Parts: sequence; C-alpha cells; structure tokens
Amino acid sequence: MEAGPIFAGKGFRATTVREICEQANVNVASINYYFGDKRQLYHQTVVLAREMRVEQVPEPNWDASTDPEQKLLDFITLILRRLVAMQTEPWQVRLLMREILEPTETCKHLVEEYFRPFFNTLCGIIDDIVGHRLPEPTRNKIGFSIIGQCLYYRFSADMTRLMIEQQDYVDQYDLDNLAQHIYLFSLGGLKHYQTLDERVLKDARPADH
Amino acid sequence: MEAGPIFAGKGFRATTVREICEQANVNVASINYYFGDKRQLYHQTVVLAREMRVEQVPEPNWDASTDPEQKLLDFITLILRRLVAMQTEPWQVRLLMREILEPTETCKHLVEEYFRPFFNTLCGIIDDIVGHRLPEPTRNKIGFSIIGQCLYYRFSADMTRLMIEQQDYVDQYDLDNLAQHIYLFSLGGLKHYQTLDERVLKDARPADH
DNA sequence: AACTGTATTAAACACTTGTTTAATCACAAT
DNA sequence: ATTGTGATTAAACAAGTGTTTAATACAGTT
Repeated sequence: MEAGPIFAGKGFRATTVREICEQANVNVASINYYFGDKRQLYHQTVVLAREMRVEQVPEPNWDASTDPEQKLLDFITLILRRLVAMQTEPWQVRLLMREILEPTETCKHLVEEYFRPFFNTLCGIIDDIVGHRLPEPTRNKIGFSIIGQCLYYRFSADMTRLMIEQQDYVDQYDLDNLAQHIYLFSLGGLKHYQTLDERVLKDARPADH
Repeated sequence: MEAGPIFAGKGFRATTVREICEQANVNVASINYYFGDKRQLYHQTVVLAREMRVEQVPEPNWDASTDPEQKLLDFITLILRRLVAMQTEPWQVRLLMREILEPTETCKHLVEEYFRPFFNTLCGIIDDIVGHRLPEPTRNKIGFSIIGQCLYYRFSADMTRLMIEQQDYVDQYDLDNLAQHIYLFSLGGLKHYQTLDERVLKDARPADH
C-alpha cells in the first residue's frame, strides 16, 4: 500500500493516481480495477491507517487497583503516542488528522468505531478523579480540554516550531515531558472544578431575567 | 475580493481560478493580469484575512488596575472570538487555520507579525498570575495548553459535532460558556503549577545517572 | 491443445487545470 | 478626430487529470 504516505502528505485532491501507481510500480488502470475509483481507494486507506495506528500503539492495561490519576497520565501518554508522534511523523497520523480537520464520509465511521469509545474512556477517568458525577456538558468540556492540549502539538506543530528555538523544541518537547505537563496542568484544572463546581454552577445559572 | 471564501473552503490546490473569476464576474485572465499568478493571489488573500480579522475583533483595553486573572479571561475570550467564530464561520478564520495546519511561506509572515506578539502577551499574563518567573519552557507549555484548548474548538469543531448531541452543542458550547470553562480549567492548572512547581522541578531533574 | 477467467498493459479519451496571446474596448490627453 | 495607455475579453495553449478501452499475458482446467 503505497497510497498512504502520498495521501497523507498532500491530501486527497492534490494526490494523483499516476503518482501512486508510479510509486507502487503498477499500471495507472490498476486503481480503478481493484478499488473502483480514487475515492474508494482513499476511504480504504484511511480505515487501514486507523487500524495500523491502534495496533502500533496499544492501550495500557489497567487493573482494578490502578488509581485514576495514574490512568489519566497513562491516557494522556497514549493520545500523544498515537496521534502526536514525535521525531518521525508516520503517515497514518497525518492522514487521520486530515479527516478530523475536514471530515469526509469516512470520518463518521472513525467517530463511531474509534473516537467515541476512546472519549468515553477518558470521561470515565475524569468521573473517577472528581469523585462525583459532573453535569455531562461540563464533563465533556473537561475532556475536550485535555484532548485539545494534546492535539495542539500535532495540529500546530509546524507553527510551534516557527515560534520557539529549535533546540528548545528538541530538548523540552519530547513525549514524556509533554505528557507530564499536560497531566499536571489538567489535574490542576480538575481539582479546581472539584472544589468550585457547586458554587460556579449555582452562580452561573441564576433565575434568567 | 471573492477569492477568500473559496480558498478558505477548499484550500489552495482545490480552488480553481475559473471558479474565483466566475464568482467575481471577471475574466479568467484577470488574476494573472493583476496578481501575476494564482499563488500570489493566495498570499495576498491570507494577509488580508489576518488584517480583517484583527480589525473585526479588536483587543480589549486594559489599564494598570486590571487584575491578571481578569486579563486571562479576556484573553481567552479574545482568542475564541478571533479564531473560533461560533455560529457563522467567517472565511478569514478558516483560511488562517489552513495556514497554521500546513504552513506555506506566508505563515512565517503571520508568525512574526501576529502570532508571536500575541503569544508574548499571554505569557506576560501567566507570569503575573503565577507571581514569579517560571522557567521559559514551562511557561511556554502553559501558554500552549491554554491556546490548545481554544484551538480545539476550531480545528475539531466538525468532529466534535459528530460526537455530541446537536442540541447540546447549541446550548452548551456558545462562546461565553467555553471561555468560562477554559478560564476556570486553566486557572486551576496554573494554581497547581504555582504550588507544585518548585517541588516538581527539583524532582523531575535529579542528577542524571 | 483449446478454453476460461483473471491480471496487466499501453493507449486513448474526455475533461480540467493555470497561463498566455492577441484582439478589442474605454477613455483621457493631445 | 487622433493617439496612447491601460483594462478587459474570447480564444487558444500545453500540461495534467481520472477513467475507460481493447488488446495481451498468464495462469489453471478440461
């Protein structure tokens, strides 16, 4: 499968079937013969990318005794490992990133099969740490805050590198360092909610007049 | 300038000069006559988009008495207003987003002229809240955590809408609601650093053996 | 050896792309 | 009225696009 890296690098539109076929040393007609058309090849490639990435970076195994804060750190590390590959960026990541940014039909499939259960796991961890059930929108937003921090280092990686010293990026933005930071920062945010949420929720929703 | 919305919607490559010219009711040769080629038109359009957006959403005016926590809330609101337009997404935002994700030469210009000073303002606010100077990499990462949370709701907006109930999105993810959440969450993260950073920094850097 | 179904190929097809050309137009200055 | 200059146009251009076709090659079966 030579299509992956090319789709990942240039997107669906900018990728030509001729380039793929040349890379794979097959005839231009092969894609239409085997996949129907270019679009279906793309769809198959995205699905494959997700499967490969999940396989490459498996989930941590927790048992009943694993405490929720450790789970949070593990989970953040998992996201960073899966979506935010550091030194070399595997094509699978960039391809999935494109789907998140500009969803095609393929993305619905990704959400149901992968993102939603993934997000639900995170929500469970949040509930465990806070100790009591937050209102669902609040809980979701906390989840998005954690994921958002992680995704930043993928989506904005190129720009971030333009912002800070090259050497700092190598030294201070490795995976464990980032995971540790996001963990600490998010734990702080969570604790803050834990102590404030009753008050805030009461204050934020006065009788609307 | 009819090129903006089209470039924003489909990207440089997928946009055709003929579509732009048709939209603008001018001849296909006009772009080459006025801008040289398609690429230079794109560059001009990005620069214009940034200028328009800054003008559309001006910075808040603070005085010496404004306390830093209020500044943080204002700043988060500013980012959300500028980059994460809610109901209707102006083309300027989507165009700038594309530059962040896949920087062209134009992006270097954006970083120096706009993003870097913007980020420095945020760093100043962080320093004020923490009360003492954090190590620069730590301080930067906190900044990226805050910006990352904001950008999430732009970059992943389409996907987020696939994840949660449509009605919840309308009710619970309006601009003020998000700003309030990101503010609270980030303030918690900051306070956590404020109390832990001396200890963490000592522990995290033992004699390397 | 003849047949069959699949795999592979070069070539052609129909269409779109960004850009260029050369002619025409508008209109102020002479 | 004529000239000159820049704006605007339809047409052409050359290169590239995804897809189709029809011919060929290659197995395995009868």
